[in-house]
Amino acid sequence: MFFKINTSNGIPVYEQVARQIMFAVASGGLETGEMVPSVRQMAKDLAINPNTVARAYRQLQDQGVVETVRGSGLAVTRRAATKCKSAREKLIRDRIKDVLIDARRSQMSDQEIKKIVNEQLKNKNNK
Amino acid sequence: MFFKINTSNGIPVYEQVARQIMFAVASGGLETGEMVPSVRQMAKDLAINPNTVARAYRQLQDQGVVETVRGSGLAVTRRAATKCKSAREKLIRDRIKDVLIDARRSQMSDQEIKKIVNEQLKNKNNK
Amino acid sequence: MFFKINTSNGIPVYEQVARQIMFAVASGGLETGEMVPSVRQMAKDLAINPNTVARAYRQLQDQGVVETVRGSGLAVTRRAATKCKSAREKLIRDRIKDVLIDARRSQMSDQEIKKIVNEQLKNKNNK
Amino acid sequence: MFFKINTSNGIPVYEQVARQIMFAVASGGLETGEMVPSVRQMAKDLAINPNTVARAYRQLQDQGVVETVRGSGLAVTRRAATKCKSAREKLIRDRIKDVLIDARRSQMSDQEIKKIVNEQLKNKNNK
DNA sequence: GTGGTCTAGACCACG
DNA sequence: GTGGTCTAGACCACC
Repeated sequence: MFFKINTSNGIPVYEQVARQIMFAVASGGLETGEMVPSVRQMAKDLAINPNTVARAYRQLQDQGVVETVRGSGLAVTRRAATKCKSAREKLIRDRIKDVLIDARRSQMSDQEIKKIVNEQLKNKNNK
Repeated sequence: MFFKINTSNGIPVYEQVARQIMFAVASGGLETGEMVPSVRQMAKDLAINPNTVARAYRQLQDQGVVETVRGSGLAVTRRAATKCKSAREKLIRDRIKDVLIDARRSQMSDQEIKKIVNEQLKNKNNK
Repeated sequence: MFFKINTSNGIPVYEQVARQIMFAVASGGLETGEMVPSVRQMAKDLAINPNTVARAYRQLQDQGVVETVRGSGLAVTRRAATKCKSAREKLIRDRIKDVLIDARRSQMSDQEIKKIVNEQLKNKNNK
Repeated sequence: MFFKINTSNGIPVYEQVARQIMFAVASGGLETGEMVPSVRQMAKDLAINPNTVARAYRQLQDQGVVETVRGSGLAVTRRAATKCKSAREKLIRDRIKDVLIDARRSQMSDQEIKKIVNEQLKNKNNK
């Protein structure tokens, strides 16, 4: 798994960690029953504080994406894949919706909007 | 002018005030030379803290959207309309870019993305 | 409000704080729109770390019991009372259910069980 | 003996093992002098770590429920039956007490409490 | 003043 | 080794 943390985009680090786990589950990179990297390992890899990772994991646990296996770590739950896929799509869909609402509100035409979208889609370099 | 403040959507109140002023300028609701409502009046209308309004106005002043008119208040500058229009477009364009990057990063295909965009565009009810 | 923390009963402190807030809401001690004590104030009152209080409050926020009012604190939501009442009852009901199941499993008669319950109910001194 | 381990209900695995041995003794499933399954056998049966079984047995030994028989394993002591029965009852009684205290603390009336207890008692299906 | 985030380091129970 | 809890203290944005 390749995780990247951006400490200067306003999104809390723990949220980025949680999302990346969810996205990994959604896209099959992490399967049901598989263990997620340990708190300490993940903290080391990302060069962040273990508590921050723990917070992300706690959130995932609250959402039913992972569950503790006592003494051995956190495992992806059975219902995680479904949850993560829909969560991922909802996240993207809502943001698209919001920006389109604002675009309309500031009197951009649908044509202009589509043009911008297509421009950005062509930009394969968008990481 | 009809302004609405949402105190629980994460966007700072002062930012909401500033944006709504800018959008009003961009779409002709506020014209060059026109005075913006006084800090006190605006604070009263929106039932928010005058400091918050003052902060929004200060930001607009820094960006050259409004300027002080000695003894009477803040007026929309000559170059405001252009500024606001381009600011508005940049804001929209950047947000579209961001969400598309994230969509890609979460393994959505361009096709899926376009589908969502088109769905939302058809949704004329999006306020 | 009178809150008590028991640091040696195994229940996490943050959980105790969260429950006591919920119970206060459920029983009308905290009403819709009212602010809960600030993180720092609560931490001082209970002589615990502010982070621990913050964690309890975050949990309540996740559950929709309170919501942040930017810059001024946390307020009890509209739907909190209903939520808290049912959460409180479910919590008690589930625990009663669990213990009764175990009682039966260890071959106690219903009569014996009722006797114990009545004994404990008469014990008005049970704090 | 039919033991079941639930690794995700918060109760430590070793505690579950110990309790199930005690309940078996209390209800006659294991009689004085009888040998309990070996650590290895039990670990294999329950698919858990031998250390965990060893810990449960150690606890039972500390409580005088089982004792080592040189060269052959652990046997149920003479006083075990009495011990286990009273331990079982105390466990139940304490839990009932605790939940009733909490029920009162959350402002439930005695009437409400009794109603819930009676409901649960009628529920003969509670395993 | 408010909550939110993050770091650092300690201790615990569990396997 | 694992996660969970708690403390302590710092910094931030917001009102």
